Amino acid sequence: MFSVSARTQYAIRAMSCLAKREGRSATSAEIAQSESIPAKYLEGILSRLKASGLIESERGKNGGYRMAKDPAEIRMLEIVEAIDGRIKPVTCVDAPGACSQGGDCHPRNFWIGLKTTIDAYLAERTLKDVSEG
Amino acid sequence: MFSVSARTQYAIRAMSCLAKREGRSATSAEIAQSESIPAKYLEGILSRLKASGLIESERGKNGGYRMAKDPAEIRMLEIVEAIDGRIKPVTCVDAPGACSQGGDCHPRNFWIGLKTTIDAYLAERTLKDVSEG
DNA sequence: TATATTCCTATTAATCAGATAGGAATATGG
DNA sequence: CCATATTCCTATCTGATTAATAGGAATATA
Ligand code: FES
Ligand code: FES
Repeated sequence: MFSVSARTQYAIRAMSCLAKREGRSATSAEIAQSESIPAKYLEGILSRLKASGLIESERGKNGGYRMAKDPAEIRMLEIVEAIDGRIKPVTCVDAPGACSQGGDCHPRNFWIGLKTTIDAYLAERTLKDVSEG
Repeated sequence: MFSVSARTQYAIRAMSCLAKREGRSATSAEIAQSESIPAKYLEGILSRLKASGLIESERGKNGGYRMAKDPAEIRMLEIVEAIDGRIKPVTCVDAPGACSQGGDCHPRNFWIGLKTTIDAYLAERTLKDVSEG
């Protein structure tokens, strides 16, 4: 429970790898090799990171991926949400009044509090913090 | 990601149900019915809660389960760990030096920090807080 | 035009959570 | 001693989700 998907761990490694290049680009294959990530699987991950605006890409010969911003400006929460979407400990976090207790459901408030706590932790640390310390 | 297992949600409902009885006992079947939990599945959950000392049981006719302590003394973390074990965002939380970075691995420290944050949240709230407010 | 790349879609494989099944052990009351 | 109600134990099945693979279309370069 509360475990981090392989996808997200791969994504963080890939982002760290790009961060080291300081703007220079790397191909999907290079990242896959350097970080030991299944190559084709990684493509799907980079695609999500790009969709969220964290990285940019060029295709064709000499193409590749590169950071879209300074690693110090990228919050870990952004990476996590790019890959797995909003954190939802329980499905009813976005559904007030889902159970019999109506709007003021204590268990729901409890889980929302947890989500808020996790979000805060992830938002106050950046890729720079995590990849180099 | 970071989602709470159905088992743990069932466990919390079951504990709340027992908490309402203030020491009086209830059978597995009664709890299952009252909380809409698959009966046979619930048996396995109650068994883990008992193994962790959160509830007690008698078997045979007139048997059943009852709270082993005051709900105000039961931390939510205890319930979660009784069901799903220690929280481990990544497998290496208990394996220092698992990756190439050796003992001082920044990503690992990052995830351990998250674990600590989640643990703290869950430890500072009790069953009483969550079941009645 | 050959080649290297991203990008898109579909499929397969592996893993795990959720649920079910059957019955052994045990306690109670008649 | 027996019928019954319960916990308790172990095995299995199922479905959902994640992880991974496959194939090729689109695009850029030289
Ligand atoms: S709304 Fe989710 S438990 Fe009440
Ligand atoms: S020890 Fe887990 S990532 Fe380094």
